[in-house]
Amino acid sequence: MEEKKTYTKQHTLLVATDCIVFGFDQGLLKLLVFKRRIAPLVGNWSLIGSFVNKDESVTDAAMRILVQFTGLQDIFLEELKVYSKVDRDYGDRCISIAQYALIRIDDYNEELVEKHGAKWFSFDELPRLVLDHNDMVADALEGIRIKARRRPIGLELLPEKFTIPQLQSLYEAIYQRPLDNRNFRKKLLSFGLLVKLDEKDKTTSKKGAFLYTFDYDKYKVLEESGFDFFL
Amino acid sequence: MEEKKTYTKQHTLLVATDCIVFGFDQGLLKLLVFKRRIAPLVGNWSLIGSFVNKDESVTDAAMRILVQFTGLQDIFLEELKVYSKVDRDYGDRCISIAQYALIRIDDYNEELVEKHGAKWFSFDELPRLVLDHNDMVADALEGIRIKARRRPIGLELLPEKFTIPQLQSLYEAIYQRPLDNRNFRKKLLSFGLLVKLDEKDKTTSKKGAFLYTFDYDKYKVLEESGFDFFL
DNA sequence: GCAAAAGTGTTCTCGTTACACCCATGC
DNA sequence: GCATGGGTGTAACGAGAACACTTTTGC
Repeated sequence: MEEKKTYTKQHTLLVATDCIVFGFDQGLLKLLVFKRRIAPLVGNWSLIGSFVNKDESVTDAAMRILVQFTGLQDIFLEELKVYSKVDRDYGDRCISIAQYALIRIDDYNEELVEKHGAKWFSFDELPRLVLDHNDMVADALEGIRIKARRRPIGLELLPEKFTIPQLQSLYEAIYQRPLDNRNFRKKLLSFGLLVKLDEKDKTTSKKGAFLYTFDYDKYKVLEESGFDFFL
Repeated sequence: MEEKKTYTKQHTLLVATDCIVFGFDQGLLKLLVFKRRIAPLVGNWSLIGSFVNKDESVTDAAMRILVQFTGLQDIFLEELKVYSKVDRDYGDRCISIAQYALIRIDDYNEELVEKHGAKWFSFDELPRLVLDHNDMVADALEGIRIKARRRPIGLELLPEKFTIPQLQSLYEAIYQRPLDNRNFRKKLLSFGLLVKLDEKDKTTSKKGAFLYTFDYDKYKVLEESGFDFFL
């Protein structure tokens, strides 16, 4: 391994990344956590995380563990913030870059998740996590609320084909308040970014709800010109 | 020094923080940069930065160098994002946590600034900076624009007593577009967060403009209950 | 036929925008 | 007295909020 050592007299630190993995299922926002496998605190619930290796960026590290735990590639991932208090980790001085990931629960590889001792919890049943991970979760929820007001990140939590009532229920979960279905639908469709399909999803009602897809290409164009999504 | 070494087999990394230091003067947004003093790239323009030491948080490190360069305590500082591409630093593998700082130019200690070879540049005259620092600046500008829509961070760039035309001119600089003065004033005052003083600032006009202060206590209360500042 | 969720329009309110003139003062 | 920047009000418009009933279909 090449070692340039230009900045010789400087201290190096342990750098970790922890992922707040959001999912959405049955009208509830969920979080993926797992049982920690390294000392100290072995066996306690923890966010999914890893140390950052010499040859990878922080994003690389996060993607690596997300694939490991969920089997999914191309997950939506965004930086939340850095946790660097000197005494935040009982094990050793270590900073952690928290990132949140949004994944489509119906896609994830159940087997992998279970093999790693991971588990989905809904927010109100979330157990006590190790270190400052509960703070990270709280900050992440705040973060996606703010972000959701400007970008259609909610869609990352739904299958490619989704219904409008599904989407509404998701936003109700994110904002923790009921939304008027007529107004929601009106505003949503006014963007002209949803493509109505000829299929219906009949799993939640007898009548069935039409499925839609999101026109990402069209959105990209709007985004460039400073367009803000959503309420 | 205590060394717990719990996470033994892990790699450690160099961790730096770079500060995008904004000021506002003469209707122009400005940036404080300085001539780099360590190899490689000695003598090139660089953001103000430092490595993070073992016994300090990232914020501590930033505050340390801000005091050093400006002599100012209690500077507004907020994390921007982490730059961690493997090859981003020619010197050695090193991640940097970029933070933006907002300071009141009229307060800063000119002597200290000059002693460190630092200099204020306005945006359009900003030179090429080392490494990925120009990217950081661009991201920071985007960041304060978004933030300014929700929080009164602009005030951190003005003296404690300021006039409404000053504030307007600041927001025009941040958003890079002219604002209507009647509408600006109306909305601003509608929050009931400005306290009109009996003094006028006569430096910019013969008539003089009334000075105001911001009611931070009242704002704190509103902020708690989910209040959003500004356009 | 009835329960349960999907889908549909209109009105009202309030905030945003557009717009032009007088005021105070130093020179 | 005039040039310069500070300060003021109103009307038109559009987006957001409030609000209730019909449709479809499985059972």
